[in-house]
Amino acid sequence: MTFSIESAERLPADFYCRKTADVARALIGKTIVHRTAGTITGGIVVETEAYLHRNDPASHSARGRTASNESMFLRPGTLYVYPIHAKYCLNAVTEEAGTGAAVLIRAIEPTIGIETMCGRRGQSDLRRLTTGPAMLCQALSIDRSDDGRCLVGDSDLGIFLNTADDHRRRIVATKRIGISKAQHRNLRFVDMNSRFLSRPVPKR
DNA sequence: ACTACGATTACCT
DNA sequence: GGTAATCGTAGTG
Repeated sequence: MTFSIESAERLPADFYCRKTADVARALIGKTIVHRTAGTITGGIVVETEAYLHRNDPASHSARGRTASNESMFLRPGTLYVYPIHAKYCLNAVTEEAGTGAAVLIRAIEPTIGIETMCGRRGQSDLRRLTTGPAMLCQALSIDRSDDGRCLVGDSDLGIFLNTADDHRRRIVATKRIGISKAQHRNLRFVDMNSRFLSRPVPKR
């Protein structure tokens, strides 16, 4: 698959300046890419979760601004990368600067630079390449050193419109994965027809 | 300084 | 299905 960061249509800052759940839903079907040393890797977003600023004890911002969640409070379109269990997960900041809300990208369908991503992951099975928030960070070579980068203006990193099939996707909201607080809320969004989800859609 | 824990993953039965 | 590995945070003393 060929992809050009320079000619693709990048999601603008306004895309992220909305209610976080709306951004999370709208990100399904978009393409996230990262270029390192001239090599592009990326894929189609198929699973996201919204983390809010108020009344959301599951959110990192719930107890206020600290040194480690600082970038979650920066401008919408900022990349927020946090460490968890000796791995990393990535978010796109939403709403407005100072709010402290973001969308976690939990799974992508690998489409760009698949061989490179397989090498980084030590994994040739596409179903186990980018089907989890820490897996996709490793595949895209994103870690804490990338925290605070700008998805809107960075020449090597961004999220882009998919030309063709956005409108054909069936998007479902389910409960978020792996949290111990606020478990009842339907703030996880998945492309229900994707084979690349971190976990299947619950039965009902 | 010490402890508990987590928006996870890989590997096991 | 279950659970151990792993390490940066945050809370406590």
